[in-house]
Amino acid sequence: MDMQIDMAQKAALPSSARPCPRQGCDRCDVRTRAICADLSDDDRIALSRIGRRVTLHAGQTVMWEGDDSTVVANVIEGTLKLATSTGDGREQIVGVVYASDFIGRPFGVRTPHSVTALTDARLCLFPRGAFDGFARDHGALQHRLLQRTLDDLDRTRDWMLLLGRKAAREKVATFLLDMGRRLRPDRDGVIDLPLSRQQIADILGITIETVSRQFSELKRQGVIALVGRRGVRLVDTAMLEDLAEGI
Amino acid sequence: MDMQIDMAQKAALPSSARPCPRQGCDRCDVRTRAICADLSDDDRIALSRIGRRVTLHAGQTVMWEGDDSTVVANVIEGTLKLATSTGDGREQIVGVVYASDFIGRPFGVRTPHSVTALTDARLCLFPRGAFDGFARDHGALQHRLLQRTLDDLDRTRDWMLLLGRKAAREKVATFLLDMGRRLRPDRDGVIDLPLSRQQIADILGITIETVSRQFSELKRQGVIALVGRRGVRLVDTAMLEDLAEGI
DNA sequence: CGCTTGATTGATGCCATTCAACATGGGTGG
DNA sequence: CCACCCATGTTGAATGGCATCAATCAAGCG
Repeated sequence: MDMQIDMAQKAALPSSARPCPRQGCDRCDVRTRAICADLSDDDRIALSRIGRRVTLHAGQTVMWEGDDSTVVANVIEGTLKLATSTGDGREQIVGVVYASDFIGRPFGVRTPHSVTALTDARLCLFPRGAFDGFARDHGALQHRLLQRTLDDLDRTRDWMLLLGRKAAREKVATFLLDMGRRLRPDRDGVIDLPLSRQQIADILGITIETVSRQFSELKRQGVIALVGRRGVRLVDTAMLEDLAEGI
Repeated sequence: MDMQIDMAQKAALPSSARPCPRQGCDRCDVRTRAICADLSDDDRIALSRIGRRVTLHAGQTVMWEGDDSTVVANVIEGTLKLATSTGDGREQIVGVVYASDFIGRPFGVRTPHSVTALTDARLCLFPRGAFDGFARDHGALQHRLLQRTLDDLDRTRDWMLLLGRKAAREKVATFLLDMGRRLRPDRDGVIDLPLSRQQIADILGITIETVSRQFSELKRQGVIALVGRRGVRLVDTAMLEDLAEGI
């Protein structure tokens, strides 16, 4: 139930941090999808002056649940998890973010959940106060942020149905289909999961053993194939869809 | 598992709908807390021209999951639930909204979840297209909406921890404390729950029988007292806090 | 190689669900 | 007003799914 807490280290504004170079945004991989997409060139340059690039290693935690909200960021590359925990160490992953997603809590004093890198990652990091001020003055940015937050809320509420009402088999099937949609398989049709069994368990609200058993059972039925520790091939997606709905 | 579907009727833009009277906002109970709070008097009048008042009876459904998003609204009075369901009829309540809250999906084509009145309710209803247009032109409104959506997202994610990781006892204790904070007790300290056992079960992701058993057990321990069907008195909140954390 | 970490598999027990019977109480009509 | 009814809530007993505890297996690595 405990999550590699030993591995997690405070991302102490690492030495890899450097001011976002002025025309850096021109080459930014996510500039057309991130919340800064609708800004004019001048405004984007102004925003980039506030931020700086930060590199994270897998396992590093950028923000801690309950801490003061001091920074927000765009994810340029990599995958991160958002999580909350009970006092006695049970963890629930409340979101997984990918390139072009936005993290942190703007317009608020407290960080509501921890943010931890699942893979190595690169962020475009902003001090919250400066970002808030900029956002207030730029409707386009605020509108993008609103759109994204509304989408996040919809997805999060959908996930509540899974957590509250679905059985382990349905949870795992739903998860696999979700990953299949999000991650492109290689030429053999194998998806490389960015998550350990423990992390999958923490997303689905079950234990690591149950995840493993469900995987094995699905493999035995020929619905999926397991390739190494993190590889999965979805052999019978139609069957998987049925299982996800509890049929 | 089925939710009074017989009772639910389409709120067919009922005859009680009437244009929001021009200076109606001046007397509106929620004008200082709803998203229109920061608008100038002129802007608020302009917004009120778009909207109209609607009265709902308990059990009526205003929006259906998956339908086109055609309207949004402020809640003026009453309590409503947001819910999603699986194909086979299992329901999960994903949010409960109160006076001054905002409902519906602005800036999107699909309504992600159904909205149903738990008590009689009054809404200030806007056609989505007109509302979206107004919001785009009024940063203050959009900012308020963003703030509210961010808060909703925080609360929703917190609730995921309960759904995914808490045991039935902890869920019920957490729920009771939450209601205690939100609803003012009468002079005897009794809270009148706006929810049936089935609805409580649908919020917590458990069955109606489990809710009932947990209530009875808490009553037997002297932590709460039950008054009629919907009355609860929180006798020992400290104990309840411990139980909510799994101690 | 041993050691560590992550994943799988097995055995057991418990808690929540399920199925079922029963209680309560609010509302209605005779 | 009371008897009746139906929806809602409570309680009981049995089942089973998932968690827990624990052992084994499989990789990666110094």
